[in-house]
Amino acid sequence: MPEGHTLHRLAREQTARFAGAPVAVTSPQGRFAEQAALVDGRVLDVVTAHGKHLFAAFSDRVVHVHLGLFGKYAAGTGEPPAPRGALRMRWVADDAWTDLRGPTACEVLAPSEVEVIIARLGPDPLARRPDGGAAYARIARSRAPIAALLMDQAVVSGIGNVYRAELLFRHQVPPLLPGRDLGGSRWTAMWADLVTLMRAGLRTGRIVTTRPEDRDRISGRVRQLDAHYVYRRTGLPCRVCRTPIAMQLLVARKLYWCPQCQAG
DNA sequence: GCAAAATGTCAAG
DNA sequence: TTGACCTTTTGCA
Repeated sequence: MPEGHTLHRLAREQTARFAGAPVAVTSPQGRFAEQAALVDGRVLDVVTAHGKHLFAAFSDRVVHVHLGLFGKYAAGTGEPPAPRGALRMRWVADDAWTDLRGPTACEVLAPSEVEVIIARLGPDPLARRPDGGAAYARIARSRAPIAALLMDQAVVSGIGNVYRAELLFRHQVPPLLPGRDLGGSRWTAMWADLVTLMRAGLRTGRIVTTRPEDRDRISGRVRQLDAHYVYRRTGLPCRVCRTPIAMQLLVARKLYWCPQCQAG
């Protein structure tokens, strides 16, 4: 489930489990083997996330990972299981292991190369001091639909298809509205809301965007089906106005919205 | 046993 | 704008 909150959680977990001690880094699949040797056995300093990118610092070499659509980590304590399938990268420490499969990017970089990647990313709502100003500067001068701009990692980093659709619904924004027509006060409210939503996602590991009054509750726990307003709810009645939720492709990604609540 | 789908990005044309 | 790519899981025959 790789939207930004997932990566920040992984950074935190991996730091807690591995930082401060040597890590055996291997590539059972072989595709990362040569580069793995560059950091194998080194002490891990810290793992950080920026948007959907993960950076593991081993002194002056940094393992950069981007999960893409399919990438996944598995982790555990004690002895690692026998490698199976396409296992790109494995870390093993005294009492912890983690396996990476299917990432879009898994490479060893110099710190200067990391700077280049971060420099082309927009502000991250999960940064310690989030600031959406730079994002709005780009939005305000773009004719592109706001739904496309929100997914552009150079505008905001960390938003994926779920947060995109849900944020637009919560602010009753028509997805095809050109960025330049959004307005600064609307953006300010959206950014603040996004920070709140993603911090909750970071805490819980789940994306829950529905307000309590718009969903049913079962013993306090939010049912998966109740967690979203529009994402993957094509044809189902809107939780607010009962109009069927609509879906269309935009820049090759599925975009969900309520034609009534987000009319315009 | 195979096709389709999944919360993403990049480069070619 | 389109297609390529990364891998696993799910659903249908």
